[in-house]
Amino acid sequence: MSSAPSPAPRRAGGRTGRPRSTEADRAILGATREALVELGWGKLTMGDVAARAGVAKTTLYRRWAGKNELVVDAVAALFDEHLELPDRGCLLADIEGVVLQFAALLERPETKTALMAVVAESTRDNALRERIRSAIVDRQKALVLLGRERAQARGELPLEPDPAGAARTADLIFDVIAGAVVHRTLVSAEPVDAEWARGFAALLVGGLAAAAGGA
Amino acid sequence: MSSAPSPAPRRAGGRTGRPRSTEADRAILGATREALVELGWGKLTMGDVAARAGVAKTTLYRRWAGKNELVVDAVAALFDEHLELPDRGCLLADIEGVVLQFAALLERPETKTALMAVVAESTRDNALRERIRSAIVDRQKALVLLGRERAQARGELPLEPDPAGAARTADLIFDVIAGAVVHRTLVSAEPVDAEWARGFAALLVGGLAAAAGGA
Amino acid sequence: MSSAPSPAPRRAGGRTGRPRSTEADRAILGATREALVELGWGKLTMGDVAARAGVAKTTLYRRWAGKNELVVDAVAALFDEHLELPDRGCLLADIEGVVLQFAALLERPETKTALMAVVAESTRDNALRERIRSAIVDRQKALVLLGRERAQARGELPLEPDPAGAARTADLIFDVIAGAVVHRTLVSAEPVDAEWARGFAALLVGGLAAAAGGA
Amino acid sequence: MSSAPSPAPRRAGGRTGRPRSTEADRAILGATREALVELGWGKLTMGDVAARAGVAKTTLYRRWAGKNELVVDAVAALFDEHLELPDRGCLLADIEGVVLQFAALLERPETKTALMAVVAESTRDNALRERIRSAIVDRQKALVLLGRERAQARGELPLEPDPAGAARTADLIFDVIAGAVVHRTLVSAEPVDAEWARGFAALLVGGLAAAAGGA
DNA sequence: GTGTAACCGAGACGGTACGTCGTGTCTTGAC
DNA sequence: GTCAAGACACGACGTACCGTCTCGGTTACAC
Repeated sequence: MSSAPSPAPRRAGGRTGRPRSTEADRAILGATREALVELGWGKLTMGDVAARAGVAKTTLYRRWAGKNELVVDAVAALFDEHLELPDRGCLLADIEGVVLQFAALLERPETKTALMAVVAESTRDNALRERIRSAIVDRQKALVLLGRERAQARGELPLEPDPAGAARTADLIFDVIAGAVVHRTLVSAEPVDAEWARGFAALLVGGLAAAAGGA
Repeated sequence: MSSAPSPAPRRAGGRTGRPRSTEADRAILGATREALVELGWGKLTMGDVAARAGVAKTTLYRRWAGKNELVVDAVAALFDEHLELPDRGCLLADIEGVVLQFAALLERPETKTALMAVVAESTRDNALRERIRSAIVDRQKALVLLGRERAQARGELPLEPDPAGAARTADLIFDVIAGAVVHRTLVSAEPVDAEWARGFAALLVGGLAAAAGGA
Repeated sequence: MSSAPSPAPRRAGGRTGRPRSTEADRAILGATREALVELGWGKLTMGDVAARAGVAKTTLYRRWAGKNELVVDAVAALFDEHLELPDRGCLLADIEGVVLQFAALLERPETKTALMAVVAESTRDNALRERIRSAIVDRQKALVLLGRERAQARGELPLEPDPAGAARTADLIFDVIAGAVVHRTLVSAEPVDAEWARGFAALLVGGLAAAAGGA
Repeated sequence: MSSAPSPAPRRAGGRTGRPRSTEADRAILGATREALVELGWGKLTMGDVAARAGVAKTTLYRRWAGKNELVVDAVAALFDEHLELPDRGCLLADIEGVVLQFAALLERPETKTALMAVVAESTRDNALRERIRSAIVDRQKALVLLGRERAQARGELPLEPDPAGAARTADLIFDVIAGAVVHRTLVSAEPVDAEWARGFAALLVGGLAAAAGGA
């Protein structure tokens, strides 16, 4: 499921010439994460990343259009590696698990400083927003969707006949889960520990049950 | 409830010298909001703000340490002016109201582009985080606390005897509400309309009721 | 012979009001010389002079139009105090004396750094040039004229009947003496010691004698 | 005899990277002279020079440490181009020639405003003094030395057996010639015309002859 | 004695230039 | 065609001085 290491437009038609160094790709993304940890989004510079990676600036710009795109790819790799949904047997436990997993990712210094920054930039750059969505957000949402399927298979949640309504509900739940974790971590700047996760999961499952019962 | 127009450290003990121009304060904050709308956080520059305000750059730096601090104060004024909680009669309606109000604020272009950017910066700057908290976040949280008090007065929510537990719950609810609205607006980039607000409020009230009943 | 301590336009017609502090005048000129010694012309600032003098910047600008005028007056005071021509008995010794006296003044750090700087500025500012001429140059030239008179009285130099020719000759001799000392001190950056002064005086007296004899 | 166009420290050992633009060198020095003529030393700014040269400020600072160094090199080029000593047949005429040539250079507006300014700065900056000496002063002094050699070859001046004494004498003559011309031009602010040059040359040759005869 | 007008300190003000840094492009020669 | 190196045009940074302008307060002379 890991994305291609080199994201930018590859050779179009031509086939000749020296091929791109895949070593450089890895070194650049690693250097980017390292720089994010040490400097944070605001102080990270392309020149510094290039120097850390032992690479010329030209090599960066050949692959990524700018700092935003580079950072999105660099943190996306982390979401790739660290997000999965082990089956914990019931909806409550699955939500707790996904919440703790999101939180663990957001607590990492590179993610913490980068994620909201690129989201902020994306409010004025649709291409960037799409890149974030496909590289990061959709991966998170997939977990939520998977969790719902499992809960429906277990009979904990009703099957929704209307596909549009089902999508709306899934979006709502996703925004609630991801939003709560992000807000807790970055805005309130307090830890998402097991206790908080338990309380949050209970609240959400309670709400879902009420909605199901009321319907 | 409007915050003092001049945010930075004022003269300590001395009384001499030409006093700071309050006109400049207003012009600068106004110019900052205008520049946020036109240029967005990323392209906003101190020099441009100064020029718009008809003010020298030094006048900005005399009052604010940098772009982050300036922008926090500029958007904080909006939260000051536009957040209140009209009593709509029941908890569900109050939540819907507060959600729509948060969302209206976040949809404004100046808020949209600025808020997550300063939050991102605040992950590496504790002074900035405190400034955001006191200037923006606490104002939001006050609404949530007020809403709970009203619901308790109406008997919709039980009084919590343990003050620590009450604070934890309030924090949880606040992160859920604010987080969901922020995530919907900025990350998912989809509108918070009446329908979404209704669905979200229903989910949350259901969860709260379940928690109250289960206890 | 000491010039008025306060050089700038005094009250025109009015007579009332608080009189200017003569203490401030002295403090400012002293501070200027001190700053010239410590910082040199290039790094000297009006604000720094004001601070050293324990005076507001306004007080400086009430008296002097700018850095150039202030510095000219500050160093002019030194020329006032330290230039005189003791009668050494013969033209050769008088020239040696005046050379050593000029040199001693130019070796002072405040004079060294300031004099050529204001001369350079004066190439584009006629008012400044006039100020330099009357405050500094004319005082030097007076010594040369006095020396010639004495030499003529002693019979070492012939009386020149044509006043225009006399003025031309005096100007030439003045430029030769002052120029040689200035160039030696500031451009060649080597000391004007007794030996150099003797050699120079001998050269000049030889030239004058040849001119007198040839005529 | 023309100096290298690029004055600042060149790359040490490395050979890679884009080479510095020699076109930029020329454009910058030309723009500097132009700015000196139009604005004078005091109003000349690095930014303005860069703009005139169609070059970024960083390109200036890559080559020169500051305004002083840049201006020295810019005017040094003029001394390079315009100083030579045509053989006029006798010492008197040679001195007249060199005086008029020095004067013509000093009358140029760029030289007039710049030369004393950098000399003034050099009183506090030894590196700058050395730069001035090697780029400007030594070129002038070479003419004086050449003139003496010719005069000695012609038998107008005696050969001096003691090399130290010869050097002292040459320095003295150089300071007298250059100093007199500079003082006449910049301090007295009067023209060095043919008549003045004749009078000065006569005075100096008379002095030299007297010294030679007296010895 | 009481105006009152010019002075004084402090320090904020609109400007201009500074010298540095980051961006994204380009130009080398090597591979 | 890619690579490392590094120069390039551009533009923002945050600072330092400039010379001016308020402030509140203080003299000293004229009434």
